[in-house]
Amino acid sequence: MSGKKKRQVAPDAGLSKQRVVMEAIRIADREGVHGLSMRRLAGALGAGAMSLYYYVANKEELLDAMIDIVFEEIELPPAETDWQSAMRRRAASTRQVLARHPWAISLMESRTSPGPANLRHREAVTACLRGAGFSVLMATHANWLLDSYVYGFALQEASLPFDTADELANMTEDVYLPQLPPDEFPYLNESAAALVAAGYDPAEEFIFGLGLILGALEPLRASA
Amino acid sequence: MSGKKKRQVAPDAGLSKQRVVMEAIRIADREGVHGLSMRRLAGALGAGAMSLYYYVANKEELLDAMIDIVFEEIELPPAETDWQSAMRRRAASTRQVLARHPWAISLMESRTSPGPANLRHREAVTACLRGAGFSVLMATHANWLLDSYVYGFALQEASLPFDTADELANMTEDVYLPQLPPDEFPYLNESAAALVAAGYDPAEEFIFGLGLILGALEPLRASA
DNA sequence: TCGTACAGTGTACGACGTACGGTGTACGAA
DNA sequence: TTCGTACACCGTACGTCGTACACTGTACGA
Repeated sequence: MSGKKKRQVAPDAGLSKQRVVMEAIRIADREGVHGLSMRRLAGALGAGAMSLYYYVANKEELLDAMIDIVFEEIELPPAETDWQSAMRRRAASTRQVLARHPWAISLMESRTSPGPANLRHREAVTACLRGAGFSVLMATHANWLLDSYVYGFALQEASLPFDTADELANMTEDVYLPQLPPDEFPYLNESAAALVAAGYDPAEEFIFGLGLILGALEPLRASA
Repeated sequence: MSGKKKRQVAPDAGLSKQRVVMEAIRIADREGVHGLSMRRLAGALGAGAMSLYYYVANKEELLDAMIDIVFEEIELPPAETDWQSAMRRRAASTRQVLARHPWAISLMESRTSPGPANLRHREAVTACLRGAGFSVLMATHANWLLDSYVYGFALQEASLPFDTADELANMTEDVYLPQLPPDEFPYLNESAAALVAAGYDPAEEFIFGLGLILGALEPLRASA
């Protein structure tokens, strides 16, 4: 199946699976998965819609390929540091990448079989944990726990309607609070007020939960 | 706007927003959001497609309404127990409900404004945490952390291609392992083997991570 | 010169969301 | 009894979607 002979062509002329998937990601980043249609994608590549089907079997396969490219962007846990720093690095990278491609999160639910980049990532993380002294069972637990946190955080962050602290303050005062009668929602009012007063940084919030989880995992490894 | 006079009708004749949304959920549960179209929904209700637009402005609003019904199904943290038990109860309920309606998770990403049931849930959780002695700031942290974990877990669980332990064993042996050359993925092979040997229960996995998080949060409250 | 594989296309079909302009029925007022 | 109005609902039509199918031109090995 592999080892196709390629005719020599100008390096960026013509289509390729790579180019198709990349452009698809660019469109999805700009307008969401909803804005990604085969015709639009083909148009952006200067091709006819049906040409795409030479490179992908169908749209599902295109989406799978897009997801896997996203996973390729995620930094693997570096080998030269302690396990906590390594986990911090890869978790932060995951959050960043998923924030850049929010559509990827909602796609994950429906795509059941992990792509190669996904597998490589899992392998590297598991290796790091096992190397740090976690048992097979405990490494599995840690994997689930950490991934749940990172994906869940990304999911929540993606559904936030604002990107900056200013926008947050505006949104909270103009849209959010009017929906929250203080007698019915005293605690949400309290915390909304505190958020507006103190400012709010998702990155900090992320670090907090991550640190707490890592700290709680630490005593569960059998330090060699 | 409110206070419409309803003509008296046989109680289950004719449509209603309630009936429309409920049937939509039933279809989505059975066949995923992908299988939910206005025409199919109308057909299932014995109505014409355009009739639905009397009750919902458009499909987006329908999806919003569906999500909020899902949130209504989630148990609020009970008031009469300690905060950890309360959080366990509502987290377990959330996981169950999201497992019952997997489509809801992928919808959450794109729906930016929380519905009333969602708000009531947040209020109750925040009240519980504040009552347990967490500061405003710490309650916010705990909220993000717990929700991230629960949603992320549900997201991962939804993308598992199996429902029972037997299916897991079969899937792992027949589909998963053949994709994993042992020299390239030694650790994933190791953990896959361990999983098949020991059996695997998502509910247990969920409890583990949740317990770890709750335990780590415990010392962060100012016990009154 | 020719057969074959590659790379890409045009047309067409059924399904989708929904704008628009209906229709019948029940009710309050006259 | 009549009639205007609001309600609940629907048929048709438009543009867009994914993609099956049959097609074309080009480059290469023989």
